[in-house]
Amino acid sequence: MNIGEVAERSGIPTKTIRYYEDIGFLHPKRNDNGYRVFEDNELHKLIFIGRARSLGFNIEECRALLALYDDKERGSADVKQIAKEHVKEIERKISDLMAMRDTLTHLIEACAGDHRPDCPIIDNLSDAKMN
Amino acid sequence: MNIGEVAERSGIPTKTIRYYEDIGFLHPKRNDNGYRVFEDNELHKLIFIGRARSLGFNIEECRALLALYDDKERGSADVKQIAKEHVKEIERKISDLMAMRDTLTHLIEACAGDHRPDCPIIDNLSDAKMN
DNA sequence: CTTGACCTTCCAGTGACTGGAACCATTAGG
DNA sequence: CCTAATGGTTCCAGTCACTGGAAGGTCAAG
Repeated sequence: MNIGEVAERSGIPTKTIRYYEDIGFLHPKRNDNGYRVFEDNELHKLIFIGRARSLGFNIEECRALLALYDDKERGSADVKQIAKEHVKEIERKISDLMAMRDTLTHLIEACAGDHRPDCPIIDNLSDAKMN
Repeated sequence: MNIGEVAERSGIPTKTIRYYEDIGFLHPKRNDNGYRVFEDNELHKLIFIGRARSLGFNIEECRALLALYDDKERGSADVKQIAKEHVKEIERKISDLMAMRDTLTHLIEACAGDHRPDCPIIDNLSDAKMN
């Protein structure tokens, strides 16, 4: 397979695939004209990375998962550990965002939203203290 | 005030303050030795930006809010509009993150997490389909 | 006079791509 | 055989919002 076909089948843009090669996720062979040639195995890896990224794993986490994916000897505990850490992080982000949303929602409710200049949102941002 | 004092009082690092000057949020005067000199007014702006950033407004949104903050003629509706858009975006992020968390949590529950290599997490990432 | 804290500018790196330029290879059509 | 379209290659630069570091100027204290 050429890079275009792999891109289509994996749903990952060619640019990104080349980037993944750069950072050592893949090592496709080259043929005589210098084109990358992908095996099924590499396609599967790309799909794997794509899924992991869409679950919010960052590149280094993906690298770790890929290593575990390649390692037939590893126990599932290793993978579970990474996933658990990741869930914790996601939950931190969720609660941060919910706090932001709540603060803003209160401010929006308090704001007349008309032609008058008085605005609790601006006032709150101006004050050094929260609500 | 010199930049160090402003940094301390606003809680924004000097590096970041210089960056904010670069992108046109502030225009502190300079004195004879070339040091930046900040007025109270500039300190307030920095605090304003800091609060807005901590509520997740990005730089361009901050720029818009700053303009509204400076504009004594504007109606509160303009500000409210920006805030509302922002809440929508926050809510999108929250639901994305919750979906990630749920998927991962299911996978973690299904994973033995022991010395055996069988791992539903890896298996799921390997399959091209979700759940 | 020297030390140390504080200030200056400029350049480079972060993460994870993405866009563009300039160029080569392959194939189909006229 | 020439041309155009398509798809591949590399390399450089830009994104966002900073952050780190180097190299140097300034100022107050001892």
